[in-house]
Amino acid sequence: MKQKILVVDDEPEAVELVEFNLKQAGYAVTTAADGAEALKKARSQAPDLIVLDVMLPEMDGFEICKTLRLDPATARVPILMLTAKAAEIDRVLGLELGAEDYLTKPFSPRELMLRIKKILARGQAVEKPADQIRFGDLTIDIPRHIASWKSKPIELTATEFKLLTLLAQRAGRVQSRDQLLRDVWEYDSLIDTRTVDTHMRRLREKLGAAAKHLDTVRGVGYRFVE
Amino acid sequence: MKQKILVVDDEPEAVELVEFNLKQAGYAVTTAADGAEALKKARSQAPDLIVLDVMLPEMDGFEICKTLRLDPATARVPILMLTAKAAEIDRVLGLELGAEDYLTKPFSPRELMLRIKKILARGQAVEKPADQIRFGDLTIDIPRHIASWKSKPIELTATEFKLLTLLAQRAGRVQSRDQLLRDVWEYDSLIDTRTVDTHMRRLREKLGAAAKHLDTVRGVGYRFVE
DNA sequence: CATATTTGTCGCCAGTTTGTCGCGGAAATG
DNA sequence: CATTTCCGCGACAAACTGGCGACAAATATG
Repeated sequence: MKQKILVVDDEPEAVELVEFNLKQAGYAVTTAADGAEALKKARSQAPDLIVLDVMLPEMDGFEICKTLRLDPATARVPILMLTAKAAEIDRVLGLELGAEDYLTKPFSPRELMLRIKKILARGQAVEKPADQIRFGDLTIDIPRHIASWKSKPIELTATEFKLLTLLAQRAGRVQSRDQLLRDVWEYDSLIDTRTVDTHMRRLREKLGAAAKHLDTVRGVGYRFVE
Repeated sequence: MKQKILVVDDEPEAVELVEFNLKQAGYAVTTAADGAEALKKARSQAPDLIVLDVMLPEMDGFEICKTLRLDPATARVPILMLTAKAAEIDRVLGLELGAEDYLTKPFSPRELMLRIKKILARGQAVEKPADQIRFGDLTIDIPRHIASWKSKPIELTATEFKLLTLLAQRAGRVQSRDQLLRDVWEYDSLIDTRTVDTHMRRLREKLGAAAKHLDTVRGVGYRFVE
């Protein structure tokens, strides 16, 4: 499977250059020209790496980087920053932004490719040790397949666990029934949308006190809160 | 405990500058002025990182790097290369030399520190898989190919042993049937997933009391617990 | 070559999980 | 306050899942 890379830059020629080289090297490439588009695509496409220019209209690269780090869905995606000034380096690599690496413009395509290869090679080996979501007393451990409330495990079936995980990963954002059917059940709505209700009910029963995190948004869908 | 860094450069002022900054940051520093000394100290001191200048008399940085990689005692130590020419980059980072990162001269001390910190932070995360696994009264000796319960050996076939080992190595994390087929049987699902069930059953029978470690996660796969 | 062991496959069964339906009540709407 | 829409709930049947025994093919062993 090809690894996906999201390239964010507002200059079309720059994007084209990078995109060409990446595709040549066998990566799947998506592009975005501004902050809003970048955030949207980062969430929806789950890229393996983001190449991010600092100089952007409206929302700059620093802002985007910070926002990506806040969202659990994108917090762990490595970011390679393209920056103009050497003076910005320590902000970029430091704790505040936590980019994986950076390059100062102008850079050679060859160098870009090497850095990207290096970062992705790393990702393969290390894997993510922190596939764990915590909200107050509720913990969801994805690789262990265990959800717990105040460190007491909650018995959940496979579907219930998946549903909870998905909602928690997209905490705050409302998920429509159709969306949940697509993402949890994985095939397109051969299933009744009322089914989601039933599963939400069962999930709430089993969660007990933790069910307060599961919010119904009338006429729209469900949402994980707090 | 302080982390040890070996700095290799033949120019005394350069060494001094780097050494000062590193000590300031709390690292233990050793230095070497030529290739022979560098190799000797790399072996005897087991540093956590080597900062290596390319331009050296007699044996150049590339040679040193290659030699370090060949010796199992030093093969895994990350190397940060200091190079003069951007054109050398791909040799440095590529497979031939496999340096962890590089900097082109002249560089700012601040940038050097940041890159070093980044590399060392990474190293913390990796751990080598043990060749003996123990969980309570259950011991698995991988090189000897012996599993035992209360120091009494358990007769296991090759497949059973491999299956047990794999689950134990990934203790806690649920492994899907497909995953187990890929990793234990090693070729992609020419085999029925039900086969895994059967082997789990046989493994459980033979393990007796120790079978309590083998957990079924309905709808997902199997898991080694405790 | 004969025999024993290991390994993959199949079908059955019990228990659990899951999807559907209809009802009733709560929330929005006017 | 009447009406409509939408969600929670209980019940139930269908589908699925994993454990098991049996068997045959493959492999090892004497």
